[in-house]
Amino acid sequence: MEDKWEIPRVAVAVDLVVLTIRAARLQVLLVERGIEPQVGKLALPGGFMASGQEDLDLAARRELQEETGLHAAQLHLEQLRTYGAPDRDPRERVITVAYLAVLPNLPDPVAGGDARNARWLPVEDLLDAPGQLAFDHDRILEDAVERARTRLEYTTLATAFCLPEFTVNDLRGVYEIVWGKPLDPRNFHRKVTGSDDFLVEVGMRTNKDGGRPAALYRAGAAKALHPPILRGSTTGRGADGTRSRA
Amino acid sequence: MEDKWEIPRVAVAVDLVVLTIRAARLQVLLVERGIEPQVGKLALPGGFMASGQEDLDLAARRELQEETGLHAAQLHLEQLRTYGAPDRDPRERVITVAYLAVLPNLPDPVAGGDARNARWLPVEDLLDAPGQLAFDHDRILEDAVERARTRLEYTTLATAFCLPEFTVNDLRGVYEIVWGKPLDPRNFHRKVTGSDDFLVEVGMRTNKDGGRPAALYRAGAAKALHPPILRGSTTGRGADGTRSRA
DNA sequence: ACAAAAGTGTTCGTTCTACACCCATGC
DNA sequence: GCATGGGTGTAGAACGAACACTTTTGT
Repeated sequence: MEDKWEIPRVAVAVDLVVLTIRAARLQVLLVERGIEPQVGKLALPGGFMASGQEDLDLAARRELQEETGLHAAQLHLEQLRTYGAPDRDPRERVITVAYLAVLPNLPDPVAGGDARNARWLPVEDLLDAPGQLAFDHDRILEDAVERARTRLEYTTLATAFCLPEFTVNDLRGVYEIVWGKPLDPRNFHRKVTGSDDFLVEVGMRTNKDGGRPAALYRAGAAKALHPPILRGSTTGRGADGTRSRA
Repeated sequence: MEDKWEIPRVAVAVDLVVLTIRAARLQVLLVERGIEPQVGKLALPGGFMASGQEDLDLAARRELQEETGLHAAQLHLEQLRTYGAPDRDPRERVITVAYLAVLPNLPDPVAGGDARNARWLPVEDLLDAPGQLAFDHDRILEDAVERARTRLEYTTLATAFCLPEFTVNDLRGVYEIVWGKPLDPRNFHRKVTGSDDFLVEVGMRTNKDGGRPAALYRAGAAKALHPPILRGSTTGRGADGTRSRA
């Protein structure tokens, strides 16, 4: 290591990719930039590390709260990776630590704080037509979505998209929407209910989806899934399934 | 985002977990600290970002070169994660971006640069008895080893531990040593030779291991493995296998 | 001839897939 | 009754683990 006096200090930012499912689509929380550079452009919520004594994860939680009015309760938050290309911010050298956050579809949580201009946009629209986001946020979003997709395979992340109580149908919806492909409802049901500590039955039923009432579940204690639920699974609803009769 | 004038600037370091296999053990490259704090303690090689215009990945490559005399040629290097606990360096706020590097067992590469005091130590010894490393490097090492272990399952990382030409036996050695458990040689052979673009036969044979000469391979173009080679695989050499006759 | 390692074949059990089929409810 | 979704059963395919067996070298 070099001597301390020569060390360049740089600004460290924290950016958040906040994902949820609204209107049956995977959506990401974006803000309209209010200051230069790139005023008016859409960007991931985030900001610079506040004090010199703030932990990175804490900074991420604080930014989320400040910019979106969302509280930390029951929120999945994990570090994604750090982006440090020298020219990623035209002002000066900025290194950003990106986080992935996952929320259930709350009624309309984006209200308090600096959230005046925060909005949800479908991920698909942004990835299909890059260039809408400021800085390298297209790239960060892409990495985050890919991370979320693999996390569904190997961890219980899917429950973070759900309200505290949910049905197997809700959970399958998460997988189908995030992966963008249909799954066999029957095999899916067996897999998730058979996976140890993934789901715990709450004892009640709901008929919100019509048909026979479905059991309600909460997220269990398991964080990892063994065996995993792989994307290469069931191609879709079979001939027996109802929807393919079109 | 806040205004630029209030932003605290912090020192950004890059630390490297350089892994290789020597003497049939997974070993990590460490340096003895020459300056305060924690002089004399072992630490991961690394240092502060040099100029304000250096890409993170480049900084990692430069540090590796400077501290160990290793060249970038044929080296696996990937970002691990960023560690930002406020008290991780007693001097001041330091954020470190950790990288995982994997090398083949070169004759004795640690020579040039500031490498006077660089040395290889078995990972197992360090993880079994924590506290030997400076700062939070125990934790970083642990994360890096876990990352390497899962990378073997889903990617072709294992070839990065091998010299340019290697046998299936060499490759199996990598898996057995990194995972710390024996694998069935016959099933392993079938798996890796059957995986598309994982290995390309070089056309020559070697008898360095005795017995029937083994085919030599180079790393193929594939980066990901489908299907993966899972750790939950074969428990070990069966009754028919030669080694279990003890 | 024998040991030792490379490499192939085969069997058996588990898991995944694609369905058929029954269950419980609203209309 | 009939439509709708919830949930179980099951046959066949695919895959992995275990291991017998053949091949090719060195001594």
